[in-house]
Amino acid sequence: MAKSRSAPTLDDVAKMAGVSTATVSRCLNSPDRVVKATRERVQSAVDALGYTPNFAARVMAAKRSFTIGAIIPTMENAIFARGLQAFQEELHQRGYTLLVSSSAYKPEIEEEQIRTLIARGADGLLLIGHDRDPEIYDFLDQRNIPALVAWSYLPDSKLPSVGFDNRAAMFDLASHVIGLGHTRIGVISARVDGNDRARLRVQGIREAVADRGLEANNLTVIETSYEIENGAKAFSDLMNATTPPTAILCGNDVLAAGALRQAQKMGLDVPGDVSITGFDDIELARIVSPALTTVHVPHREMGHKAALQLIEMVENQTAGTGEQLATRIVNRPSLGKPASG
Amino acid sequence: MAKSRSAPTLDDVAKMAGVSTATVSRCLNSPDRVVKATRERVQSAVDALGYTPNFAARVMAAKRSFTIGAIIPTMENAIFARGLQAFQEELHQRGYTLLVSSSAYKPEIEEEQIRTLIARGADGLLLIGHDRDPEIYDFLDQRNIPALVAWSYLPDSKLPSVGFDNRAAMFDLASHVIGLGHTRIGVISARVDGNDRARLRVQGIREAVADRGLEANNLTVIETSYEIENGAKAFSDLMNATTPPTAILCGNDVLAAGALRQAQKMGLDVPGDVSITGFDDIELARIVSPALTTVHVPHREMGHKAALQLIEMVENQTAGTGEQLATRIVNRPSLGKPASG
DNA sequence: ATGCAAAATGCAAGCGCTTACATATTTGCT
DNA sequence: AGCAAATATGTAAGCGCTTGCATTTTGCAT
Repeated sequence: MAKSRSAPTLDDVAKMAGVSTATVSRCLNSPDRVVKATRERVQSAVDALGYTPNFAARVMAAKRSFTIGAIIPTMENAIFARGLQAFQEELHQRGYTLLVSSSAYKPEIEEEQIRTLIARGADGLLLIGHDRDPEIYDFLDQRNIPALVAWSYLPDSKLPSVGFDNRAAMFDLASHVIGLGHTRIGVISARVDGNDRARLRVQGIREAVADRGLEANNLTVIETSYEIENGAKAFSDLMNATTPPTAILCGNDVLAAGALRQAQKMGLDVPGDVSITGFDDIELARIVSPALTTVHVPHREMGHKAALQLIEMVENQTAGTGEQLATRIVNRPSLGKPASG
Repeated sequence: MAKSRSAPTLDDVAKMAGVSTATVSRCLNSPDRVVKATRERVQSAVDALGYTPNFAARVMAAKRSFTIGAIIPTMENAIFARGLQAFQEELHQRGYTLLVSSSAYKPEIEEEQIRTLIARGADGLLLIGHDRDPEIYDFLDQRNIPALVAWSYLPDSKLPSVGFDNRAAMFDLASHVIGLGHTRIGVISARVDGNDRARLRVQGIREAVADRGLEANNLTVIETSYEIENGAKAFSDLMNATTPPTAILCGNDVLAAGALRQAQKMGLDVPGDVSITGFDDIELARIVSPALTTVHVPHREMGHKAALQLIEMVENQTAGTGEQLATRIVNRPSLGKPASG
């Protein structure tokens, strides 16, 4: 085993460069406040020693951590992974580090994670969606931690948000589907409890149904959790009804992919026998056949803008204005007119 | 804007409970060293104040961070996301937090991230693959930071590893393909530079080709980067050769999905006209049609075991033994016998 | 009651860094 | 050349916690 030399400290650098620790610190943090000759001397000491600042000490002294925390439901879902990747890239660009944790869609875990991230000195927090215990907002407020919500834009929420209008996006898609002549609609949604994105999407569908003058009983909604298999199961339940739907709107692409696979297994033609739509427009939507009609969400743009906005909130103590991003319907072969019979 | 009360400290708790900070600290960290009555008094002060320990201070004083760092090529790839999720779950279970960053497959970024994570006090590091600048190993050694490699098992490497034998796995698959009668093999690999997983997989194919007595010129290898579109492009290059391959082995499922899509676009039947195989066995492999023959990798198990092993290394100062995980070939319709003509 | 070991608690010194504030050096004028 | 203003650097006080050691309290056998 190697001899464990402990890491060089600011003090070591200062001694080697023949200056005070204050000067070394300044060299590192605001180089323009130090004259060139000194700066170079310090720099070579840093290089010679292989010095890396101790982060905890810096956080403690500066009361800033240059860390942003993000709590997402799960990393396994491509949509979060992608948005987070963009978020992280932008953060890194601006000198921040990302601390991620996932809540597995469980409110109590999310709350615990929030506390943990704050204890770790996160300068700001990225949260997904608006549904959560109000006391969390009080806590954030009291600790004065800037937080931003992504994946769901709501104009008058506790926290500013960068995202899109889940309700309107789904309203538009459902209206489009109904406009094609579909009258019996099935919905495979993610669990709506504690998930405003899912809830608003379903709501958008209900509103479109009402808006187009369809009876509410032409709509069947199944809630299930995020997994391909569950999409398949829900699909078969829906299609085994006495009067099966002619179009099935899924809460996301993954559920839609499950539905599609089940349709093939059941020997049903899509969209000949039944149309299927997704939501998110992840790669999957283009790969399955027939490719999925879905709602395109600008995940990377969202991650990117969320980072910029959150940094702005952190650095300038501003409240954050939020930003609504546009989504658009992507038409692909999985959606067609209902069979004339 | 809310009044920004700053967080309560250990001192506040101590005062409220009428004990010393040392006692409060002990209540939190080794409750059995404190008598019950005191412990309860302290606990109620903690609750009343909503006290959360300041992490940076704790790290600094204890020289332990209960943080594990992981540097993965990208979060956008489902295989890393999934393994990492399992890794994180296990870590969380054992009281550790995960610090993730992604290197975008760039060695210099990975190196920077390693330094950053260490500066942040990571108690241990999870790295992907074995290919990296030797000086990084020296650095890790010198700083005495336990590190573990995942996604690639090598018995005699600098760092212990939890993973599978990429070469053998691909050797087996290629042997199986050749055994089916294929004689002209195309390979779509990820970039092998700095990526031992990709390199070893290609090597496994070469060895199988030699082993089965095929001429090396029956093998065409294309290297490209990880994206569906690139898989599609490589596929069309491969098939436009004068004597196109009858089977195409892809370095991962994503490239295979791209190849498959391109096959459809070119009107080629899979596996009738050409067989395609993947690697990883992510969801995608089951969803595309025809479903992909691929190599199943136990990503979650890997993440899980890596966490256990790394924690063991951190807590007991042991060297880590590594563990080889088994992969298996999953036969699905994308692979068939070559056309008899 | 008394004495003693063991258990519980307190004291106080850091951990490595940032940053007011104080001091020293340089610069630009007259 | 001499002085004030501006610039560069040094001094030292924390930041909130852990922990070795000192001290007090407790439990128990005598």
